[in-house]
Amino acid sequence: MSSDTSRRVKTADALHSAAIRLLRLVRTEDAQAGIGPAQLSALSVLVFRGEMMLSELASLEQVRPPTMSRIVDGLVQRKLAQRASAPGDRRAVKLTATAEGRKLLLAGKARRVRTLAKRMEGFTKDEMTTLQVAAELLGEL
Amino acid sequence: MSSDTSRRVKTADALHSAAIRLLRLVRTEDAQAGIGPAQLSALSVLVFRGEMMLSELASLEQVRPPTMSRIVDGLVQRKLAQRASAPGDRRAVKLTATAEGRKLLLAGKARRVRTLAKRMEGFTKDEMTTLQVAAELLGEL
DNA sequence: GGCTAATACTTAGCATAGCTAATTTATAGT
DNA sequence: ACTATAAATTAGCTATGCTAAGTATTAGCC
Repeated sequence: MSSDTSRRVKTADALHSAAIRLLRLVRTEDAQAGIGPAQLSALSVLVFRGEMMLSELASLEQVRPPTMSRIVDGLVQRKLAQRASAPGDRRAVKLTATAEGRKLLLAGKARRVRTLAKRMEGFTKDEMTTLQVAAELLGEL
Repeated sequence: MSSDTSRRVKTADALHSAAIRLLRLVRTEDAQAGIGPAQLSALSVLVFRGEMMLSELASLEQVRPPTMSRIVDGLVQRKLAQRASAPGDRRAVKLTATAEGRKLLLAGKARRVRTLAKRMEGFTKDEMTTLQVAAELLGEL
């Protein structure tokens, strides 16, 4: 095994642990949202990627269509998302976030990001630059 | 609002998104573990931090004691962890990962890390250095 | 020593979230 | 038109989250 590979594995391990810790830190804010993690995550995709079919959303969320069907039930009951029949295929369902859904989601995300930003107050400008570049690199994964 | 704060919020946002993407990427490997995410996560804490009381594990995992009690039921049934009465307090329960539990967990984590490392093959040495330093910084959160 | 209060965990019962299998409705291929 | 395929839902199971209530033990106090 090359030393490049060894280094990649070590860094991957450290990033993996860091990602778990980071999300654990901000997850505490989600209790205020009033909906479960699956609904919150699905709504997030609808808000940031826009309207889509149920099967596409299920695929992005790494769950099976029956699971997503029930998650969407919850979102629709709470008026956070809408079901509409897809144009051109009456079997399919087009999902859209409502204005209320967008509002709830953006507020929740802002709470998470603020919590994280507060934790980062001790970092220097150079450290912030490193983190910023790292975040961009990880965006290419 | 100072521009330092604004920068922190932007970077926090980018890191938050990156962490979500990263864990979504590696989560696909967990299906092979044969146990659910809550059991896997609890077992991970037992393996990496060592034996502890149920209430402590519940606190670390950000769930209530009744929830952890049932998660531990599952681990014990599968012989991945053991319950023992705590020395000096017969109300309390001391939890330990079994050898089998350690093995299952380490195999699962290795799969995750390998998957992530493979995705990082395109990065240059400099980029790897940035990521490595960033992971260390995030460890201080 | 013996009440009382607090603590650690479990049990009971509910909602949410994951799955597979089977059903319903609509589209596509020949 | 007939058959096969596809999209979503329904049914029913397990797992995972909660609160409220119960059980057993320990701690505090006089």
